[in-house]
Amino acid sequence: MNSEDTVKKDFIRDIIDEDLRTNKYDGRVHTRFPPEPNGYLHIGHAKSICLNFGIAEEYGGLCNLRFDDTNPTKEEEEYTRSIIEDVCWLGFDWEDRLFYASDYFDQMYKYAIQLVKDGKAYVDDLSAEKINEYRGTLTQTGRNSPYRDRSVEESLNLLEQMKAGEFADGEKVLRAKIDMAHPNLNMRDPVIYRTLHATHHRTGDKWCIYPMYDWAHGLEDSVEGITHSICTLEFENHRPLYDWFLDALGVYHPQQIEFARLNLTYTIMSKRMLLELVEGRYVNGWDDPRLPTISGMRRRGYSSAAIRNFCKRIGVAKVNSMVDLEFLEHCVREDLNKTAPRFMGVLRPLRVVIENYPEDKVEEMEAINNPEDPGAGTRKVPFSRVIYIEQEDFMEEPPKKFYRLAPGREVRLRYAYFVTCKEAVKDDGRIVELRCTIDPATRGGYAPDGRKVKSTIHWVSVEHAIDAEVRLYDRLFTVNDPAGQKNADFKEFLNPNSLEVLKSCKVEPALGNLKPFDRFQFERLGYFCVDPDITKENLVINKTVGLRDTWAKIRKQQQMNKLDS
RNA sequence: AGCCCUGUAGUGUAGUGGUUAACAUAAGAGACUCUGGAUCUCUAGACACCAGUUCGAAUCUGGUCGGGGCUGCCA
Repeated sequence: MNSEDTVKKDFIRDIIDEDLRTNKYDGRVHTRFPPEPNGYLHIGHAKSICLNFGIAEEYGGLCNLRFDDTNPTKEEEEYTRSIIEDVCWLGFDWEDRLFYASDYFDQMYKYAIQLVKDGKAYVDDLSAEKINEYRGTLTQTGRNSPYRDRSVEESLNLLEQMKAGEFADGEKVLRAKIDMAHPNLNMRDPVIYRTLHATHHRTGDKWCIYPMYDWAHGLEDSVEGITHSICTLEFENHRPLYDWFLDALGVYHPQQIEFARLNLTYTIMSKRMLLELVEGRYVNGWDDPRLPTISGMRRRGYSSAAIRNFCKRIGVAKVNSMVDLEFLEHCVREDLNKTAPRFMGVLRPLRVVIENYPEDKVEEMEAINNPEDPGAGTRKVPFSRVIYIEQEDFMEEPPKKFYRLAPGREVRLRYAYFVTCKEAVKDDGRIVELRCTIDPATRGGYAPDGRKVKSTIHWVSVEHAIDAEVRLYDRLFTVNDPAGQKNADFKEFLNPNSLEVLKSCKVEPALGNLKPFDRFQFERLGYFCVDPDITKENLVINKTVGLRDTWAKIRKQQQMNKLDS
């Protein structure tokens, strides 16, 4: 229950504990979250954000937000904006420490000159293809570039000309002079600067050379005095380089620690693939509620508390793993159960006439707003002679274990009366209306004679109902690992039924007071929230996640058994 | 193939030489209930394998097997 407050130890926190014990960084803990502004943040980033900001919080340290904007061809202002919004919404605060890698471009250039002067870097004239060729392969050592041994003066000169824009894109690069025979490919004279005449969203046309990740990242960490530079596993093989640059420069040296990125079933976590879905209009923008983006989940109705709790509970380790989407949904339900006010809404309406209830009578039934939170109080729900109930709450020929309404059967209308079905009115074989009676003695939902009823169903008064459009979402993909399917495009596994729009839903009048992003529960159905597409005339509601549905499970089992026999 | 990382219930994590190997979730059974929700109880379920060290190994050593990553002027 207090899963939210317990600080769970993991291998990263163990390292920090040890560093604190040995006073490695004078007792400081300083992390950073370094997104590249080339897409929207997703739940995988949330894991990293919670890790970095969480650790800083726990240890009384600091966490910076830093945009790793070293590649102007892919980065945009719009992404920066969204990232700031998302980190904020998740509930983290970088105070005055919002940085950009581009803030350090001058410093990085000076460091590069230092490296050249020390004979540890050189300008290479080889083409990209040639550099590739010279690099060797996994099993074969590389060969030195013919330009590797040119003089420091010449490299210095060339570097200056590169910076001045005197070379075309791709014509020259600055490379570190390490070891072309190194078993780690990353150490075979990696590129430090590439020539690139592109307009940067912050520095404009000031630069026509841009630093490579390996060169830039450690320097950014170093300049900011980061103690623990936490990144994902794919940078493991880059750590020797991270260390080499910092050592070669003789500057402050944070330590890089790698952890396994998050994978979630039935979705994708790759920015490239997300971009493809957005640009190809397979979804409706970065904040489509079916996407695992922070903005998508926010629009879907997920709370930041639920996401934070999820990130805490999945832990952090070095093995690649796949977390069940159900676990995320569990965390969402757990939070919403405690916080979401309840309402009644009918998604697929079935008209019910209560024959023994007066035509013009309206009663205000008292309903509890949230049984999990007594402080949430109560509200009045209007009841009248004609109401809607859910189509699936009635069956003419109920199978075993179906407890809801059926001909001759009595159930409870939540917070109202016991109701008995007298007749199902059909039109062309389709049930269009139910004729029922209530027991006036059961007003409020209790029988004075103590008799029990097998189930309680929700309802909405026809006269008072508000029309609503409800958008139902299912998993975006039909397979649990769409990105990992061999020889297939992930888009082939898109679930064609991931979005279902219900136009004629009927909801209780209190819903009219809600604002976009307000979260609530439709009793017996699930958690929902108001979509920002809402207008004065059109109430638009998103389904966040359904309630646990025992009946659906029974039904499925019954159908399986039927197939077996 | 070379280098690096990594193997604990279905899933995600804990366990750091002595524990009935823990927790969460999922699964199954039951209790309770004006949400077939929530809550509660119970059940089943794991140390990849083989040697070695040791009185004693999930934990240390060696090997085998499995999984992941690396050959962008992306990050």
